[in-house]
Amino acid sequence: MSTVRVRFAPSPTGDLHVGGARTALFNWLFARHHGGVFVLRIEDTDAARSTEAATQVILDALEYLKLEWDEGPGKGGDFGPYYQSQRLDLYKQYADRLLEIGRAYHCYCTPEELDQRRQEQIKAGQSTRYDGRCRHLTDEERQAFEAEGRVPVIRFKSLEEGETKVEDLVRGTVIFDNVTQVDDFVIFKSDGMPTYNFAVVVDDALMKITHVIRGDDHLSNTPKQIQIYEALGFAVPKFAHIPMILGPDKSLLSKRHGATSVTQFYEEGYLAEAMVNYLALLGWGYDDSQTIFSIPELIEKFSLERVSKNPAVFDKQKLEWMNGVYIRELTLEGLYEVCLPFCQKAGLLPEEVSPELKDYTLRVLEQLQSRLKLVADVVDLARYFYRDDYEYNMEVVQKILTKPQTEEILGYVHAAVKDAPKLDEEHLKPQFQEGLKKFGIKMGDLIQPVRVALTGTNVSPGIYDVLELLGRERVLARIEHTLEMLKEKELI
RNA sequence: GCCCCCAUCGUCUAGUGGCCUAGGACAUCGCCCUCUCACGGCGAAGACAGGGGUUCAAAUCCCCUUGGGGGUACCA
Repeated sequence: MSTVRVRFAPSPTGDLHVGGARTALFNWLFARHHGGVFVLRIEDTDAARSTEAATQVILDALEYLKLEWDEGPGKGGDFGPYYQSQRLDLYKQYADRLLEIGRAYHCYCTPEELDQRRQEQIKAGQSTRYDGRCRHLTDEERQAFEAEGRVPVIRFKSLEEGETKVEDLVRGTVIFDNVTQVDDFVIFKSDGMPTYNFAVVVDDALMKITHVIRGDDHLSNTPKQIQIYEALGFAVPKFAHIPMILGPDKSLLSKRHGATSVTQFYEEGYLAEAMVNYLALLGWGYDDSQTIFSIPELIEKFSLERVSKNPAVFDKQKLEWMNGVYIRELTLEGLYEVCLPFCQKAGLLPEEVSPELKDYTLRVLEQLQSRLKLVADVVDLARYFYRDDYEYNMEVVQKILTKPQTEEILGYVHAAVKDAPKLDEEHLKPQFQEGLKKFGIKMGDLIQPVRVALTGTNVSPGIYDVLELLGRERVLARIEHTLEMLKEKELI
């Protein structure tokens, strides 16, 4: 059997959408599973909407997800160029061939005329299709149109009878009636650019693509493409149409559902492994017990047979949970690496981190690891470990630090910390327990005020860890500062 | 309008005629752990869209209805 060759062919009209990313992933997994080739092709024939910047964004997004391509931009390959905008002569060549063999013709109908006829067809309850009136134009008629200044398009002469079967690896055989479902569609626009349904065939055929794995939304166009393959004598590839990704309201996932671009997820602090794992589960499943898959496992286990047919709702909560799982699996060093840019950007860490500061950060991260869902969360959770100007959550202050004895309790802890030989649980807990008896309170009544005083919030790692990390000097200063603040605001 | 696809807990799914009083995961709720929040552990609630067939037997096969999605462009 020949080498598997698949491709991902995004059009650079914006960010890489999660749907596109999932398509890229399935192609990539399929290629890697079969030891095949993953081709990246940029479909930039829509000059009005395509930009170079968008191309770069897509390339960056794929790199972030670690879906490396074997052929394509920056990689080269024997079947280039990999930008459609650089392949115009090829499309022209094959369109000419269709013209020569009588499987294509020039059409002079204007968009207005076409639209009007379409409306009439809808009104008559028929399926909308080009009526073929330019199929057999005489030279005189043609010249008359040219004289009018009409610029022709090229239409494909589709089959006039029978049916076109799409053998789909996910959906099985899907049959389309040639007469009503495949009309003489445009393959070359009047502006000299090929249309998608034509260019995609020429490209996939010339690039020797063996399996076309793409979104469900392309299924209806497939019979048109198959007819082009056949008219041109190309081998028809295998198709696999994967289900769409929907928003919570079951409509197609789009920007209005919130973050949908891979770039956004990257910026919010999602790990590539978590994104990939989650995306893989959108429309694919392995068995009844596993949800966490490493990349090698995904490659080993992925198959089109197990791709589901129904659309999947994108569940951000599950993605978040999964990201947390991957964060917890990281080594401390690995966690440090992913957190570093976020901390630097937020001003928690300098550009150059000294060995001592890194060591301290590693200890902080050890405490925060189980508390992170997104890498970006580290900024808020770690702030008070780095800055003395952390903010007090006044609602919490009101609730916790206005109780009777607050001043005495904080004063007691202040003294205990001052005298302790070492700020750890072993040395402090006995002292705190003494305090409990003295004030007639429970551990929580002592620890919570301390926590709020030191962090400004009622949420933090275990108090002894916080005390140890902060160190005597900062702890004493923060307790003093908190007491001053309370008095200033006349809360105690 | 016409055509195509799809249909199991709120969500992602397992299930390919008997193993299903339908399994797992996220989310939800309760309990445990506990100095808070996480993590972790235990448990609860929660689905075969509806109707007809086929069969000894149907979540699984067929048909219809309903619902959702997509296509129908000189967008990709």
